[in-house]
Amino acid sequence: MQRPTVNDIAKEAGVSLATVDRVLNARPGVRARTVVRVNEAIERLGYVRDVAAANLARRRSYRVAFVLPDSRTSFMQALRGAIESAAGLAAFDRTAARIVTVAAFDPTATVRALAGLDGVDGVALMAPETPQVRDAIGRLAQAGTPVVALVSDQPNSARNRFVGINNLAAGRTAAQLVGRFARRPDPTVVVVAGSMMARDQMERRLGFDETMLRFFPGATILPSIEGRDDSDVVAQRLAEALAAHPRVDALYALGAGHRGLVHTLAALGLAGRITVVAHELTPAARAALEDGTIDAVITQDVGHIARSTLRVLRAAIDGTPLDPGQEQIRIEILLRENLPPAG
Amino acid sequence: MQRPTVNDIAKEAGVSLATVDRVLNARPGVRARTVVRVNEAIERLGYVRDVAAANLARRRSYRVAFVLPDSRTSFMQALRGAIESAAGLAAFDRTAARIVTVAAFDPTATVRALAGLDGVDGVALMAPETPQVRDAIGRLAQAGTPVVALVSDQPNSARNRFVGINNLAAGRTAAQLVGRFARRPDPTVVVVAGSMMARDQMERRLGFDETMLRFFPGATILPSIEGRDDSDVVAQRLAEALAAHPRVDALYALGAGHRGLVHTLAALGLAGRITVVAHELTPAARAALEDGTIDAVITQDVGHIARSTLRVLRAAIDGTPLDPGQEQIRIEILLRENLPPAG
DNA sequence: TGCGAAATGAGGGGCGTACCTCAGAAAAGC
DNA sequence: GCTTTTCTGAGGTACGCCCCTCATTTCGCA
Repeated sequence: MQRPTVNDIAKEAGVSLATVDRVLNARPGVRARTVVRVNEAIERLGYVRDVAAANLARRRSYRVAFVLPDSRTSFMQALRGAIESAAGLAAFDRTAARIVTVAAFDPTATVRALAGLDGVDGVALMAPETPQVRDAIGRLAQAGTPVVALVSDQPNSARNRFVGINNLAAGRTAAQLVGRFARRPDPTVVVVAGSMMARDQMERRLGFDETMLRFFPGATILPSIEGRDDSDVVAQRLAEALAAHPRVDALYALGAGHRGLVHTLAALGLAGRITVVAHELTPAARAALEDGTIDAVITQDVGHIARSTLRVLRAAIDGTPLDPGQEQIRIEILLRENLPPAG
Repeated sequence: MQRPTVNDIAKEAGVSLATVDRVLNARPGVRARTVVRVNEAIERLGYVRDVAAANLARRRSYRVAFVLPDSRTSFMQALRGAIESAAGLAAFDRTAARIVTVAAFDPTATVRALAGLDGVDGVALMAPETPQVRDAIGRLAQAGTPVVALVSDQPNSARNRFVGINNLAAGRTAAQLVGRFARRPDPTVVVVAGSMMARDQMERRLGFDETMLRFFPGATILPSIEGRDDSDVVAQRLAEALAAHPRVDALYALGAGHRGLVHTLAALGLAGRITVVAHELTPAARAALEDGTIDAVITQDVGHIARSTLRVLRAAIDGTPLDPGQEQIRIEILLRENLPPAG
């Protein structure tokens, strides 16, 4: 009992192959009555189109472009690496991915990059949300090119989908961890902000404040530090803040610059004595988690993001269904104990 | 600039199509020198075999069997559901999965089921570890049928791979959460054991004890409760234990029976007053997490397990490479704040 | 040097689908 | 009734690869 093919449908429906083909591919020139008969036959036989064969015949290939900021944080490096690796394996499925790098925080450059994409069937974009970018996404969508927003969402745009975590929820999770892990019931907390993707960090901050206020109303949250996602800046400003407030119990790092943070804590002899929750599993964060400087890391799996993006784009390109559970990017909480193996 | 095909390789290497084919499919009858030339051409052109076309021509389909215990815990139901759903989507990739149910804890029945599989290209097995089962796996492997162990490992067997989490690490993670979330520094802890898969629960217990001893040496761990993975049993024995030890601070549930646990805590007015860490995101656990009865859930994504198993088996069947990162099942920590959307 | 064996070339048929053309049949309009 | 339009059938070619057969060439070795 092999799976049925177009030929079986033709026989079952009592029509010719050509007609079945017309119905399957929604080509004109078939009476409504006949369409129904064919569809009934398809139903009866449980026919599922062989996508592989179809794509072969269509000689379709998927050309996908990733438009990413030229930021050099560990997270971005990891993301780029994950995309390259996922693209390497996707080559087996006739998918070719290209990475286009754009000056961070430069909407004009981003728009130019988006407009300059030629011969591309789908686009993944990580960029701050601005009106110009939103319009550029609209133009791509208009032209039938699906667009997914990566890591930082582009709401109110014509993007097909967002691949990334809910940063509001991530911030809430961080708050719960900070509040519960802190040694004192009414902790004093320092927030180290970054800047990179304005939107996601803002959302994390919002969620953090909300949950702190609700569950740990006795906590004191000091004015946040602008670390600019730069380890040196983080190191210096954090040192200043800790000098000014000797009784800090916890640290929440919602941006990049883990190396600077770790460095300052070690220098002040505070490693392991202050509760630290940070975002993204960078090499520095992993090491700090292992030696106890950082207590918990909240992260999104860049490998998952890369693979999910490719799947989502492919599905959008040829209208295949998706498994929603598979595309849900998790807000992962990592302690020293559940750290996945390196590499 | 299309991607190169076998014809391009033939031209580039200065050999015929037949020879390229022999090399690609490792068929005999090609001089070593020629093999090298062909491989160089492949390298030079960056050829990647079109797996879809290859499988089409081979008219290969993947018939996979899942051998599962007939246990009716929520976790098993979720796992079955995930497998069915993954199998539904895998139909597009000419993969047909079948679920074979076997009496739990019956090695003979398991062995019989494994031996009775006909016309199957790969097997996924979830069963307690026994010598008979190990031998049955060996026979399958001997016959060239890849086997993966699901959820509970079968070490020292000829299984191709284990798809599931490191339960030792999961137990350690639970200990860290219990120790840190408990309201008292030297908490009294009750462990609710199950029984289902002897091996994984034992490992969790080991990891839990190890980490409690190391990081929270002041903690008191009471004799564990044998819940038999049954809500009614859990409910009753837990009530007895809590009556006997009124000063319990934390609960670690490493098996099934969440409904019973929640019920007893509610009945005693202890919901939200005792720190509770449990395994697996069942509907009861989700609800308890949301209303604060359970503080943290440690879980493994059944959808991921199902999909990963199918990918691993397919890769084993036709020798395709795998993305190791993609097949790493995470030890997920879920709080109320980072609960993935239901469904 | 010649011989058998090994290596290679040439070609065909097929997998399940897409897409094209052209002739003929059925339906619609007058 | 007729013509005109709309449907339908038949058949071919192609996609990239697998697998088979049957010559023909090249090689290793006595």
